[in-house]
This record gives sequence, C-alpha cells and structure tokens, in this order.
Amino acid sequence: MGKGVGDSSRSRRGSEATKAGILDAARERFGAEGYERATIRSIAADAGIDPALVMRYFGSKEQLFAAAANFDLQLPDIAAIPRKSIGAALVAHFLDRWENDDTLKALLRASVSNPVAAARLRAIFSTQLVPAMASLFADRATAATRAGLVASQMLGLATTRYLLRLPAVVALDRAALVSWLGPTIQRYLTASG
Amino acid sequence: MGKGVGDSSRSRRGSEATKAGILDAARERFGAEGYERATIRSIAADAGIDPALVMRYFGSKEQLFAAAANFDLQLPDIAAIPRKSIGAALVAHFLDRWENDDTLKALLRASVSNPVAAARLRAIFSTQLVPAMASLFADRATAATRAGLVASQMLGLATTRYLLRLPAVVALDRAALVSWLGPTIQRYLTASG
DNA sequence: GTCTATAATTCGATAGAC
DNA sequence: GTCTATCGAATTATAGAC
Repeated sequence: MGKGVGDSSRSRRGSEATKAGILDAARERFGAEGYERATIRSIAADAGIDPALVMRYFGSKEQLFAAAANFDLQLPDIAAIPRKSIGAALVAHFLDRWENDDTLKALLRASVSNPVAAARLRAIFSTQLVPAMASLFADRATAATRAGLVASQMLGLATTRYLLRLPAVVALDRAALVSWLGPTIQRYLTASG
Repeated sequence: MGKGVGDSSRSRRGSEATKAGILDAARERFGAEGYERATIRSIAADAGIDPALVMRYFGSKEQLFAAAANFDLQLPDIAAIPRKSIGAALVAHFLDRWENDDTLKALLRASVSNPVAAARLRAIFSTQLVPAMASLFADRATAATRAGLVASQMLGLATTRYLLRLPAVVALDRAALVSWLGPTIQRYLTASG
C-alpha cells in the first residue's frame, strides 16, 4: 500500500513514531474533552509537533478521530466461563478494560455529540458485544436484546463514573461494583426472557 | 427586577413569549446536538428571531443553557409506593419523564463535554434523586450509594436509547423495559448492602 | 519529514439604527 | 423590542518554504 516506491527506513521510523504520538495525544484529548472541544492544535502540542503535521498524516479531524477510536473490547470467551459467574467476570473485565485505555471514554464522550462517533460505537456493539454473547442464546435477535441490556448498564457505569464523575459512583471500589452490578449483568444474560 | 420603571403590558407579552420560544428552541437544539454544536444562530433561527435577541435576553450562551436546563425530575413520594413495586414504578416514571421532555437529553448530551452542564447534572442528582431515596435508608451515605447505582442504570438507559440510539435498546417497548430494568432498580434500593 | 504563514469559515458577542 | 452590521477570536484546512 506504500505510495513511494523507495521508502527509506529512515523516513519510516520518524513518521510512524510521530503518528503513534499523535494518536496517543488524540485519544487523551478526545477522551478528556470530547470531540468538538479537543482541537488539532492542542493534540499537536501534546504530541510535541506542528498542527499541520496532523492534517498531513490524517487528512482531517474526523479521520484522525476515526483512527484514534479503533477500540477492541477484548472480550473473553464467554463459553469458557462458569455459567454462574458470567456477570461478575464481565463487570470485572469492563472495569479493567476502561481503567487502562482512554479509547472508550473518548468514543463515548464524542458519541453523544458526533454522529460519526456514535455510528462507530454502534458498530462496536454489533460486531463485538453481540457476537460474544451469541453462544448463550439460540438466535441472534435474543443475543442482541440481552447485549443491549448489558450495554445499558455498563455504559451507564462508564457515564456516571468516568464522564459525569458522580461522587457516589466514583467512591465505589472495584469489589463493590462487581458485587452490585455482577448480579444485574448475570440476570440480563441468564434469566429466561 | 424590571429595568424600565414603566414597562407596558404590551412589551411584557412580546418579550416573554419570545423568551419562551427561545428556551424551547434551545432545549431542542442542545438536546439534539449537544452544547458546542448547538449555535446561538441556529437556536435563534428555530425560534424565528434574530441571534442578537438571544444575547440580549440571556447574556451569553452559557447563561442560556443554564436557563434552558432547569430540570425537575418530579419524582414521586417513594414512601407511598408499595415496597415491592418501587423498581418498576421508578423505571416507568423515568421513561415517562424523558419521553415528554427534551431537557434531560440536553443536559446529558451537554454534560459529557461541558463542565458547567456536568455540575448541573450532579446537582440534580444530589438535590433530587438522593433526597427522594432518603426515606428508605438510615443514613444519607447509604442513600447516596444506592442512588448512584440507580443513576448508573437509568442514565445508561437514557444514553443507549436516546443519545446513542442502539437499535437493540430502541426496539424494546415500555413494558419490556419495565420488566427487565425494574428488578435491577428494585435490588439496588431494597437489597441489604 | 517538519514547520511557517495564511486562507477560509464559523461563532460568540457588541454597537447602534429603526 | 427587534433587527442590521460587524468585530474579534478561534478553528480547520491549505500552500509552500526549508
């Protein structure tokens, strides 16, 4: 896919390191400030490079966001988890995933005011969350419904804890969250509908 | 608070109708597009008046938002609800409240990227939701924790259904939502901690 | 490959005519 | 009480020098 026939390894390294730095800064800014408040200028400043470079590498602000918001939920194989502890395992997994990666915060924050980001989040839902739960149900429609219920509770947790920062939710530690929300997720996935 | 000593009733009517029209348009635009995307120009156009009038009446975009985002949850008296049906009653109440008022959508959408809006939403939580649940618990700290759990599920529902518009959640009708989420809220409010 | 300079918009806010 | 005209600031995006 390389455009230049004779890319030197020297130019490769510089540009890829720069691109990676831009993407890191972009995830942080988009995650902390949302899509419209995060500016190309501030992202470039964080990455220690010139704003024009961002445009050169990614074309536009929207394309930069699309590149930065490539998120993998890294969901475990649900069929391998003891059926009775699926809920707790999933809550713990989401907490781990969110604490160590700003991407979801960026995506969620941007999604509420940016249609492209919202579409991206819906795609993650249907291509990652729904398939991961398919093994529990006979048909895909049921899996989608249950996944939707799970999303409503887990995205609600992310919204109140990381975005809105409601003190009562921020104050809960990991163990408390697992024991409160685990049974909820468990019921959404194992109750008869 | 009138500035002019001799306001005529004629000027009163015009200005108050105009202000109400601006507030309606503002709630709709803030709710549909979020704080930064909604422009004073577009709000004024929806209200059928000049952008400068918005500034004259509300002073600034932030003050306009503050005026438009005055939200009353109108929570029922929880002590008057049969203890076993508190969860279902609350879910039904929130659905009613949200379907008929764009204010919460506006607030939630704006909150994820606007600190002032987020503070407003936290204030609604602590001055309306927590007190409404105080009658169920011995101390305020417990009430706050349980209210936080309720908020995580109910705001998650609002996020996925109205903002993100996840098809699987949009497809659920009112009865299905009450029967799925009711037990969750019920447990958050009545389980022993 | 990186930066300077600037074009082209868009927006919030102000001043003042009617 | 309402609108015209415009300012000043901030932003994305482009053209081109080094």
